Amino acid sequence: MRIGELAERAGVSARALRYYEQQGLISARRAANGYREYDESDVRLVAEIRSLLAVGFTLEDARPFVDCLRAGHEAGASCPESVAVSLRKLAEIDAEIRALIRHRAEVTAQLTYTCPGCDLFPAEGNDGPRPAGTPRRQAATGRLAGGVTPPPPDDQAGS
Amino acid sequence: MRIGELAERAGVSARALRYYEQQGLISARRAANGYREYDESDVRLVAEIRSLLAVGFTLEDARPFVDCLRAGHEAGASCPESVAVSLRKLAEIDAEIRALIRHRAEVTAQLTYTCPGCDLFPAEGNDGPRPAGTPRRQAATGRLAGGVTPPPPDDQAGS
DNA sequence: CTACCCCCTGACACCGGCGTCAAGGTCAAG
DNA sequence: CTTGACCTTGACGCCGGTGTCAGGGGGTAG
Repeated sequence: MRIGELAERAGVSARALRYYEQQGLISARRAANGYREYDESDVRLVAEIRSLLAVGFTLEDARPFVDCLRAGHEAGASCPESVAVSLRKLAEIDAEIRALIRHRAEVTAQLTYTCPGCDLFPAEGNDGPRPAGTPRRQAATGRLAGGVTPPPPDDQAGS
Repeated sequence: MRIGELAERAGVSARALRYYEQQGLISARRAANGYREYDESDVRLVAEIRSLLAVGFTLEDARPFVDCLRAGHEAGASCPESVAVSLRKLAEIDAEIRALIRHRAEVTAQLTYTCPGCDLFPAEGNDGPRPAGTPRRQAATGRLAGGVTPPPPDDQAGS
């Protein structure tokens, strides 16, 4: 198939596909007229790239996953290089979450003085009604909301 | 004082100060030779900007805070525009945290298959020993780590 | 032959907060 | 007078993943 079809089937732009090729993530044989020609397996490769980008990986991070798939493995994440990248990304994500939690704490602390009663539960009362069907969770007493295995706060931001 | 001194006292570069001025956040009167001249209050303004940048605000976000200070208020966050921005940023931070938690969940789910036993507790075993004095929290059974008023997961990321 | 759709390469634009270099003026100390 | 630290404006670079435009070729349907 040509680039337009692959783009449509993978849900990306042709521009993105050319960029991935330029970055060495995918490759294409060329027809006599210079057009790129792809096969079914490329759909899978692009899907892998997109799903990784969706969770915050860069194209560079995605490289070992793609290589893994091209090496014949059924899952891009099954190679040791992929695992190493995943672990690194996990640490990065955790660090980011911790930083954001610190930021949040600083903002809420500020708001405690300037707008008492504003930050009882997250994101509310400042931009109209909820989008749609957001059931407004319990919020309980306003503290200790358990998460789905979130990283530990470990906050130490002294201001 | 001139730009070099303000830069040193505020802990920023002269380039940054010129940029803030270009963005209309701070202003300086000019000496006869064209040099920028600042006074003590500017140290405070720049400090406010820096502390806001440090929690993820953009310069645009910082504008009402600076205006508030320049209007004579003792705290940059005490004006209604500042409060509005803080609430918006809080919502943005919450959204980012939720997104990151979803990303984290996807990565750990992946690792569950490709590296069983790797993600029992966050950020460990992939880059040497802990930095220093990080006591490695309990981790308990591996779930439900309470946070310091973190936003609700509300995750709905179906893959 | 003309339309028209698809493809090609190359390259600038974007976003934010600066770093950094260029080319030159100012002023006090030696 | 010279040196050298400090200042000025202007402008490009960076990072990542594209969007988009420019300018031109390929192939098929009418």
